[in-house]
Amino acid sequence: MTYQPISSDTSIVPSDNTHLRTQDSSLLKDLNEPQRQAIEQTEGPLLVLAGAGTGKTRVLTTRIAQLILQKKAYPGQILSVTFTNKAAQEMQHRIESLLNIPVKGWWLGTFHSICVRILRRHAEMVHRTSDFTILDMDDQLRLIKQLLKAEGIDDKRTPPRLIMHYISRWKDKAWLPAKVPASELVDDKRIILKIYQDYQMRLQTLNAVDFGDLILLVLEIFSSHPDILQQYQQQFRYIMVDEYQDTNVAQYLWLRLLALGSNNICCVGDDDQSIYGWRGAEVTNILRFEKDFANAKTIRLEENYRSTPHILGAASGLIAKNSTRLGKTLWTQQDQGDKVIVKSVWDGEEEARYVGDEIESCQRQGYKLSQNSILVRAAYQTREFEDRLITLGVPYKIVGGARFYDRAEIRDALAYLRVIHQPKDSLAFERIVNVPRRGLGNVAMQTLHQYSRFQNVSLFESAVTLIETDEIKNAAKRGLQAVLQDFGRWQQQKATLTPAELAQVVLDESGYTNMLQQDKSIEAPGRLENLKEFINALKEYESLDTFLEHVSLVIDNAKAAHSAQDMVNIMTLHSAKGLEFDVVYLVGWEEGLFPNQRSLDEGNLEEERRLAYVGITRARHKAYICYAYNRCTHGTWQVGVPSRFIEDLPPQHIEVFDQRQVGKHSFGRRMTHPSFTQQPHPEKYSFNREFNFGERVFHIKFGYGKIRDIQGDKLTIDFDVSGMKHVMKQFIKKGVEI
DNA sequence: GGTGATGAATTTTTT
DNA sequence: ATTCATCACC
Repeated sequence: MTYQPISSDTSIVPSDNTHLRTQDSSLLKDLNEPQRQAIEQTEGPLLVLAGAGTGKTRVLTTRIAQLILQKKAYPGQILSVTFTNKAAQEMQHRIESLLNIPVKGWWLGTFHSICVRILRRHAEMVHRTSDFTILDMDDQLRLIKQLLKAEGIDDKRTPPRLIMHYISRWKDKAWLPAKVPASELVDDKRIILKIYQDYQMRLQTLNAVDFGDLILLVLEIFSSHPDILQQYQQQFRYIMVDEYQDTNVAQYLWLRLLALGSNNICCVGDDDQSIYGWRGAEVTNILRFEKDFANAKTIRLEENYRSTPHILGAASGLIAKNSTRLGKTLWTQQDQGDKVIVKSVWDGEEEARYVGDEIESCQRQGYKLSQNSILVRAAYQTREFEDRLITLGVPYKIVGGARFYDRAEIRDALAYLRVIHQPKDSLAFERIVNVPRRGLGNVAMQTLHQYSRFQNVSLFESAVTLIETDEIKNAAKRGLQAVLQDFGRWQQQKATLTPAELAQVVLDESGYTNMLQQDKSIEAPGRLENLKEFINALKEYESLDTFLEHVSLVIDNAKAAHSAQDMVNIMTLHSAKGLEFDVVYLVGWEEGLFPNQRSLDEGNLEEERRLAYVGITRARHKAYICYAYNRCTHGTWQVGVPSRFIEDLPPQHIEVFDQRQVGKHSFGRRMTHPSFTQQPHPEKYSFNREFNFGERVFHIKFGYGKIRDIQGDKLTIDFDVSGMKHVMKQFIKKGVEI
């Protein structure tokens, strides 16, 4: 078989490449020995176990640059996959500055963007056309709700979110409906599978795919068309994977298939930083790399360039408590630095005050605000810190969080553009067909849905057909007719207008702008502002197609960081992965919060501990760990027990400031504050969180009953009046009160 | 078909 | 506490 490049857009290295660099030696300058080995070991399977802050990205990018300079491969023959767009962009920039050539058209991107590229070429093999739509979670949920309705299934018993979750997890495992094992199908899972089947069929009709499909359908093509697989295997002489510990089964299978060609696969990752198991990532992929790939080599990057020895020591001691790990010993040449500060506080409010004070103190010591980061376990924890920083007048930003493109008005605008681009996109059509109001109510929508299901056509096509009949009446008919006409006109204009102009026309002519102008709620002006910004963002794009693809796959929240002001960062531990800060505040280290209740219930503490490890290793100079004795969550006060992770920290690397000399922990070696004279107010806090089998309890709606079963937070209660019910623990009170 | 009241849930998040 | 969804009512 002759080598056939699949890619027409492959960049070629100029034959005289002396001008684009830099000697080999300068590329490898300043690398430590394991780093150099990882770069020079180009042939065969290689696992690079890269601890936090050990120069992982540098190794990856230098390795790619080296392959090209040594003419081992053309850029088009190197496949480099990452998880996030941010990581992909970072790699692109660094390679560009290493080689001084643009990396446009290279096979460097996220799993999903690379799969889209492949899938668009072979879409017909999986019954799509190349302009298929990529659904996001909003669309998925909408679709699932429709299917439940069509099947007449109660969405209380099988909530759409739960179904979506299972579908995603099954896809992570590369299980299309036919492959879901029988052992999986207990309880309501049969119903979920039925919906999954409907869902897949519906996606085909809609010419759509979801995120999981991007990987799965490519896998499907590879396994049903060996010739195509072979082309890609031959093309990709070198494969590089970032954050390998985050791959799911489907991605693993995908990589395996491609790597069967050259066998040159280099996976970089850190088993200790695997924190995405809850969305399908399999740590086992990295744990068994050496078994999966024959003659695999493993190189450990253990010299840390980020943190002080005390911070590293605290982190290492903590992670050592995990049993399933490959094992690494991080070390650094840096000076000792400060010990990790472990600080107890009375409650969440004091915690926020303490952190605020320390931030100001660090600022006085010369640390930039942007070098301070508050890391929370759950997003809702950010509020107390925001309040405090506002009071102090300290600028801050929430990293991650709600994204621009998730806002309702932006999604509406997008939905209009999606329908213009792809009328079969029924989910987009459904979203905006009655926004602004056009007189279409439940009845009219039901009629459309029924016809669409029955005829297996899109909602748009159904609308076009039914408008000629008397199925839809009066106001609904007039409204629908008008909007169909509008869409016909906009589709014409798509050819002549830029995406930004088109969007402006659509928003104005559809009445959307007008609707917001009439809206006198406080949010309306902000929404109009957002739409302006949306139009502005659109100006960067030449065609609607490329824009829509970017929206679904590439656009990240980086946009929100437009203000260049020096600001404190607040974010979840998850979104902190891959980042580093001089000073890190790890807050809310209490049992039930961190580790959170769910992990405790499921006994999944190792991943939670890895999250703690990720948190500590973000810090360059200073790390603070806080826990509160009292915490108010969801409106109820609970007594806080210090996180078990605090006990995992080696005493020689921490300094404890605890108002209570809790003997069990070796706390209280040094006191900065006098002990609290305050005592908890028992009547103020709910101590009755624990229930026993057979106990008499009270529910605000169902009244009195007896506990028949207890499963974690879920209780089964036989109520006097309404019989057996499953109820969450927090809605239950001891039977004697009220 | 639109509006206000009532009830239930409530991690982590990228693509 | 707060948000989101549903349901009764206009």
